[in-house]
Amino acid sequence: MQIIVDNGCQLEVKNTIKTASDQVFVDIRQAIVEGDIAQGSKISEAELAKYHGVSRATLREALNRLESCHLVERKANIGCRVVALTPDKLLEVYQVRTALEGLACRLAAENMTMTEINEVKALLNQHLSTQKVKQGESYYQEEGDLDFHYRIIKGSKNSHLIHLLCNELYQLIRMFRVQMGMNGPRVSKAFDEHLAIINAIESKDGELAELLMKRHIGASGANIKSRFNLETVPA
Amino acid sequence: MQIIVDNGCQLEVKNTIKTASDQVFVDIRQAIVEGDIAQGSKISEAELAKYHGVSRATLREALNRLESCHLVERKANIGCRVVALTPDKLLEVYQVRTALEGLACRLAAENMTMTEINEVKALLNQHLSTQKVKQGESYYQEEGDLDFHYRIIKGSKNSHLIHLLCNELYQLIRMFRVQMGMNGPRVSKAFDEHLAIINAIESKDGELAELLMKRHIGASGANIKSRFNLETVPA
DNA sequence: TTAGAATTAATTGTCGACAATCCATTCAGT
DNA sequence: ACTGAATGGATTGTCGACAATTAATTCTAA
Repeated sequence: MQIIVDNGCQLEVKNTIKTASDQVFVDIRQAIVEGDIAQGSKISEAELAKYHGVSRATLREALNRLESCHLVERKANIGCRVVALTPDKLLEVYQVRTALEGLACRLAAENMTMTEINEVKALLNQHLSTQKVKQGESYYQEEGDLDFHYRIIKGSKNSHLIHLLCNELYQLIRMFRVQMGMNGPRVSKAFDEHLAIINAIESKDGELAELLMKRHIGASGANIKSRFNLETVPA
Repeated sequence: MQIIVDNGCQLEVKNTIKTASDQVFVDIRQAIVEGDIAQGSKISEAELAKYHGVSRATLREALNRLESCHLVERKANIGCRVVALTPDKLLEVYQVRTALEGLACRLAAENMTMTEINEVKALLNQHLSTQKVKQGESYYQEEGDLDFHYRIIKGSKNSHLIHLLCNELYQLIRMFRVQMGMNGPRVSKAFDEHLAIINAIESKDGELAELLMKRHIGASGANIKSRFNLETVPA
């Protein structure tokens, strides 16, 4: 476990799927993140259970976990709705993310081993070459960016923080990025920012690393937000 | 809803308890926080369900929520254990808490209304008088401290942050405080720190407010940690 | 006696049915 | 026609039983 895998759809700390509700959870999560289940839509337990070929008890188990990732919201006796991505919510989530990943980055500067640092550097070089080959193709950058952030987060060695970011917040962030159609205009800038961050970490300069990461995420959030306004304002 | 209530045992954003699993969740949570169920002990679903007079399905629902608060840890086909409070875990949680409440405090400086600020001030004055009356009695300070922090957090107006801190992290922090037997040596200092924080907020000085809150929490964490070492080191 | 395989006991995961609650429609009264 | 109560339909919450997995015990073989 604790292996970073690129399964083509979501990059995550691999929790071996052992139970049926695990599978249903992952499936529905992907459907929500990728927009196959519309934002704000109500989830019918009976319907979804039937669709996934499991009992309602199993499906409810999955819904509970989805609620833990903040992808759905439940109300007693009323039901379960997919979260709705509003500009306000984007701001809220990015404020939290900035604080947490900033912390993670500072801790990473203290706790990452030279081996791990070199791996991230190699990863960045790999991104650079891949990016040159497939210009405009946003997919690899999308995955690559997540991969970079994952490694920094894990480098913090704070298991509570890792769990919070990787298991409880990142799918929501992915949902924003995927459904806003985040692709490549920022790729080159993001690459340089990644480089500056890992250099600060290598220098054990936690303060600088934290600052750079916060700016990096802030820029990324502003980038998404601009699209938000582009699509919602024109009335 | 969204009413701060002092029910004598736990101060929380009151989620009206409507379902049976709600009640069981709250009951078990209290039992864990207060140490009636030992740290690290295994939870038998059948046994607990019988004890609380509900079905296993209902109890499992409650366990899921406890997992969301990081009070228990589940493994597929193996079971559910109460979280164990180690010095490492304390450090991890307080690092996260510091970052998040620091953010909350900065946002509170931007978003709290004058009415809310005055309410907090009144609260502090009330704490001061209460403290004088019942010196050494830590209970009110314990609750009062939580109340203060709750109001600052809510003052951030960031609902995601509020949920994260109040519903997913605070019971774990309470568990540390209660089971470490945190009582009064720090009360007077804490009061002064609270005062400085609300003053910074009133001045709309978010940067200062964040700094002061981070120090305040850091001092509180160090305080708990010293007890930890006192009780764990002697071998 | 000990290591390992096979069997048994206990615990968790899953299922289908029933009870309780909520939502929409209908109906009555003003 | 409009407000509000009442009724019916649909959805969620809860239950007890069964299936699958894990942990413990027994048994066998070296």
